[in-house]
Amino acid sequence: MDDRPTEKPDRVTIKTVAADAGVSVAAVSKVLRNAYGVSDALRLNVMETIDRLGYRPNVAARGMRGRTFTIGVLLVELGNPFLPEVIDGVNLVLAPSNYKAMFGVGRSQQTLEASLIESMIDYKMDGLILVAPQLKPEVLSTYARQVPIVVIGYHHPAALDFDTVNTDDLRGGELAVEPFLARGFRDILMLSLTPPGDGTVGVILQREIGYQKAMLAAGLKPRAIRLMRNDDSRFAEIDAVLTDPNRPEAIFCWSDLDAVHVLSAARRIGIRVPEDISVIGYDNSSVAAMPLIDLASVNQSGADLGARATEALMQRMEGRTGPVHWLQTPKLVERGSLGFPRKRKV
Amino acid sequence: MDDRPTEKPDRVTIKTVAADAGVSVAAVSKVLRNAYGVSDALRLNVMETIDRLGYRPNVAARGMRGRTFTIGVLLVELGNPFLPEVIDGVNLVLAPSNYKAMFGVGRSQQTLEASLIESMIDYKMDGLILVAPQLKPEVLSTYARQVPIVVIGYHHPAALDFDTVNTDDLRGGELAVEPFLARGFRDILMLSLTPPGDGTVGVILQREIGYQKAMLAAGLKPRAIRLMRNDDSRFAEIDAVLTDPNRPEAIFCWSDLDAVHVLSAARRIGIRVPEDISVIGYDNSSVAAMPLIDLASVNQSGADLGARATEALMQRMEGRTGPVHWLQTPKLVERGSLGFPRKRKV
DNA sequence: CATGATTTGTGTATCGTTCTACATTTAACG
DNA sequence: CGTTAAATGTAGAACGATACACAAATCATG
Repeated sequence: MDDRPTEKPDRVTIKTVAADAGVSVAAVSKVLRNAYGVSDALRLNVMETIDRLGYRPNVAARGMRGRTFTIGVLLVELGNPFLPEVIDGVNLVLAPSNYKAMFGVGRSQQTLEASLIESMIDYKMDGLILVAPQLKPEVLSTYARQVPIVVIGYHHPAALDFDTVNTDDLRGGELAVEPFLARGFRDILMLSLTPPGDGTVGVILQREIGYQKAMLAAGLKPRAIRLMRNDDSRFAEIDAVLTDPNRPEAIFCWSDLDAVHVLSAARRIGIRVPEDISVIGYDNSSVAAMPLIDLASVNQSGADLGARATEALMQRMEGRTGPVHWLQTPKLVERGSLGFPRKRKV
Repeated sequence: MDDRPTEKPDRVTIKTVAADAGVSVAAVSKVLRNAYGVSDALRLNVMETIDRLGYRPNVAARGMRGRTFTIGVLLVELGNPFLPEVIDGVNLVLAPSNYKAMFGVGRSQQTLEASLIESMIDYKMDGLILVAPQLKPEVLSTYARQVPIVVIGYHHPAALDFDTVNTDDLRGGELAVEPFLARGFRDILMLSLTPPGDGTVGVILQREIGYQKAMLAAGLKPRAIRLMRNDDSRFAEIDAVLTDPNRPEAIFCWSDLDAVHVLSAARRIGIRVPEDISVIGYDNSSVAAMPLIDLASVNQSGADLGARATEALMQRMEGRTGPVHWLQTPKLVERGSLGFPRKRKV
């Protein structure tokens, strides 16, 4: 008669543990949070019981009053091979702690991005790392007042409410021009991207500025083309650049992602790299290093950025309030896509 | 005198909404869950208030009693370019619903994997999608009894407690052999991988079986080499295969990831593709399609797998209890890495 | 050994929802 | 109208932890 579904697989709660160990719920909670006022004997007793019963605290319940020991990482998209590195960096720093990371993927839409951040806040995550978000600084500040936030790939050194972790993208832009100059190139094009969202804080603009600065310093005229965001049209745009009779002898690409497209298009059209054209990318992602690609690139260590950001976030969660703005110097990695200019005809 | 920190930024809760709308808390909750017993007038009133106040339900609090409207997706690692596709598929199906996805990254360690699954359960996520997990079926079943689970890239058609979504990897293995045979190759090697964790359910073994089946059916002797898991050593192993005087004329790789390494190594050593050796990969990832790589590959649409898995999970969360096992047929994409055998000497 | 200070453990209000049980209002129908 | 059934709204007990306030036990000290 008593065969009702037995729905309750009797989950072990803090109450179970307390009863089993013969102590109060409050005592167990104290041990869990290693709060003040716990004797070694008590701690040992409770720990043993927890292990034996396989107790795991309910994060949702925790989130209602205290911390969840979880941080949220917001990624705008996953196409860029630079991101897995960042994630590795985050996980590496988190590993020895009892914090865990959850990732949200935003698909480059501002509304979705905001809604994911809000979700993470609603989830009572203890802190957030945002990678190259497209939201305005004011909006970020609003969120930052609700939860500790560290941003990667977002230049806003004046920010008070959140930390930023970046490579010096301006310097990176300069760095890309230097080897071209050293090899005698004068006709150097930058293939950039129309900045999505609030472009003023993005990494792309900084790279453009660095490129321009270096060109002007060398007495050359900067020439930048901004690809449209739309993925289909960009291939046609790249083709147009390469088939132009006035085609440059050297191209600096804002990202390896598009640099690879340039190499592909060149191959298709019949332009040789590096004999006919030299290319430098940005990110030094794994594809760039492949012998068949062999693309020179500006190296920003994603793992380092992820690790630094995580450390900064931990500090902030521990109570630091003043902002920290970390800037890391990029380095150029030379590869086979880098040649020499051909003799000028006249 | 009354300048205490004003800690409370008066977050809008369901109580605030209820008070402001002049109804009970229970009424608001009903509207939120669109439960039975709400008049149009009430719904309208409450909705309006929610919008005006910018109320967002606290997920943690929700998790204590009802659903969180969040699903967890567990990824084993992010190196494989096949995964972003899966994620896109998941997000696509989720977009029109009010569910959100959070991702965990497991770094190929069984303990970490289990601990992330437990975290997601502790977080009271409503359902889980696991991509190529390395845990044993029994372990998965245990978890599946606590929360709806759908698994991608995990062959276990007998599973009762969870759903599986796969491409037919056995067929995929056969598919890879066919074009080789059609072109007259007889000396076809499979470059496989030592299966991590419980290999019997993994995709790799299935591909191996398919390869062997096709070879035997053609009256040929299967020859498979299993790379070690360790990332550093595998390059040396690949080199060894290529420099072997007895080197095969055709190689089928378990994944584009390693197929690309083969192409790289070949280039480095001076072996021409496809003149000296032909290669087929698996996954048809974006790198394979790049003109500079031009790698033939077995195509399993990651986006489709992600979408199917999400749909199955939704059904399961709606109450379905019987298992569903979806199998999708892969297709071969021919590309430039596919040549013809050289004349035999002798 | 009385007294105060410190350490250790407990009772219980609280967080923001959901959801069952119930009270009230409205509709339906002969 | 009167009676019953259906629809609509409300009260209040969970959920599982945290953390504040306090009691009890232990330790120092003159």
